[in-house]
Amino acid sequence: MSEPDLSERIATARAAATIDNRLIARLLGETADLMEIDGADSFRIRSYRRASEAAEQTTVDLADAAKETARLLEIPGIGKSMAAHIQRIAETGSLELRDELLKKYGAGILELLKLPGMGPKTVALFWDAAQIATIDQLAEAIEAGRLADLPRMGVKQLEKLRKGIEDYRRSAGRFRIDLADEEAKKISSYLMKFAGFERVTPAGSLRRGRETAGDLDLLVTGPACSPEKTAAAVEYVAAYPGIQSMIAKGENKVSFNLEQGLQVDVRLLPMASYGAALQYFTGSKGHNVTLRQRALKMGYTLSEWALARLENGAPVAAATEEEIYAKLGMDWMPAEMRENLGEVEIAARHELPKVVEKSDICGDVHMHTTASDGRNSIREMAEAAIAVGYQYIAITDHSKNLAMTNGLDEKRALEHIKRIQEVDRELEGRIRVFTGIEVDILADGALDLADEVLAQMEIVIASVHTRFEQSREEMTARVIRAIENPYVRILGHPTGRLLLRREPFAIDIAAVLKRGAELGVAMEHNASPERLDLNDRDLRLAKEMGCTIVMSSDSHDARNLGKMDYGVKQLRRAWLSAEDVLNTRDAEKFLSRLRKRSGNG
DNA sequence: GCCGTTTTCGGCCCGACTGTTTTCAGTCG
Repeated sequence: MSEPDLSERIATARAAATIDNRLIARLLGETADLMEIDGADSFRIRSYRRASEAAEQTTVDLADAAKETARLLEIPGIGKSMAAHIQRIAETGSLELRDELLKKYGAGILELLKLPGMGPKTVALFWDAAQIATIDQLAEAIEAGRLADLPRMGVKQLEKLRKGIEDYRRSAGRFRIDLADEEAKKISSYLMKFAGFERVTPAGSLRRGRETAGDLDLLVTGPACSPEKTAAAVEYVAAYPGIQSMIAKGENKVSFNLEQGLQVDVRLLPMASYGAALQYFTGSKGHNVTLRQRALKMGYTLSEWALARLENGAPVAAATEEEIYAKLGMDWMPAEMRENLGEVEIAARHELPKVVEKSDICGDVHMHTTASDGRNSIREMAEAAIAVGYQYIAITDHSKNLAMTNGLDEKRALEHIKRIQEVDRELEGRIRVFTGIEVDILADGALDLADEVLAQMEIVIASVHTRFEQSREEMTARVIRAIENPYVRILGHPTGRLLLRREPFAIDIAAVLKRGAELGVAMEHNASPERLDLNDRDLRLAKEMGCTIVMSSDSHDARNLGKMDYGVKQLRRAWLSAEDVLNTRDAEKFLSRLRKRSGNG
């Protein structure tokens, strides 16, 4: 191929990959944060925030719509000024107001907002009093005792911030898996535009379905990856538009950092050793060590290039993972199981469990509608569920304690179940729609709706929503009291991780599980694992305790129904089969299993 | 800064919880 041809293709691919709705949403959202710190008019701030949410949720491609102002104005929350801002972002990739404020306060100020208990008012207070603009400066000021005289800064408050910084620093350096996943998809789609690439596969923690990833490994193969012929391919990879800084550019590996600091390693591999490389870079480390020991005992040596004979180095398997595992006398196993938890021995005995697949899940019993804070009607949620192949759903809007979500009081809850029943009748034969509610657990463990109302619901989910500073023991007691209510069928957000996020306050999940509650594994509405309630360790514990595991989505938007990939990966990491998950059963079996509990009182 | 079959001006989801403030401000969902 000729040189101009290549640079032309690179230019086209770059343009397609630059401005997307997420970037626009992020810039508008950050502007709102900065305006809050700056003390701007709260209603003006809210409109930036609304515009940011609109950008996140709309199906319209904003960069494209920016060519016609009228198309932007059709989106609710976007007026004349916001339309102009979006057009500027589409043209220049930045927003003046945000740039100005960042210049005034420094880029580190936004990070301060990520600390628990730090809102815009407190950030502004610290800035005014001590010019604190970064987490490091805050940590230093706390240690030096320079903040103790400030209003509202007592011993407890400062200790909380100190602890928050500690936790934040501990988690830094790893990235949430959905972020890594999203970047992997963007880079893959860029790479697949290159004629000499045939396959791009993410390896490492992303492929194993962990909650976080330290870096991103992408394995690429195709004719352009043949040894000593990779020059053009390497140039193409190095021209990826998201690259913030280049770390290394060799003959078959390109390493770089993305804007958020995530390191990406793209490896170009000949097709002949693709399987060996995939196996090697998927890991985990422990799994690979065990596997190599096994290979040695059998007279082989295993590397990222091939499984080869020890005596003469002749390769016996390299192109696919399946043949490598087969030569080692084992069954192939899903990447999620490769954590060195005995899977090598079990695979050698051909006794691996058949882990659950996403397609086994046939119902979803946690979702919201416009009655509270969802974006779609009951009917729309049901239609969307039919479209993804579900046999049943439950409509579980919020209860009154969550005023901000327009939560239902007793009267509205009862009216709502009538409407759910109507939709259930309308769609008879196509899907079952259960009545339900997600009740809030109050600080003392009581529920915020009366038992007479709960008694009329098919699915009652009890969830902790309100913020609290209760100790681990208090939290655990609170949840246990709630699930002792005979009408509660499912414990929503069982570990409270979505609210607490901080280990010291986490509930004693083992103690809760011991009470035998039916546990819902709730995925957040935006299909993000940030609020994934149970990880593989919790799930193993749940199974040991004999709990019933329910997979649900907590969808607030019909478009998110069926997006359970991260949750299913956790189930697979816990070696759970379809039998271990309740909503792989049909509607009747599902409901009767949950009913048993209330029957026992 | 957005929005409007009651308004082109005057509204804009609101309640629980915590810590420190003797009466409430800030954060969170």
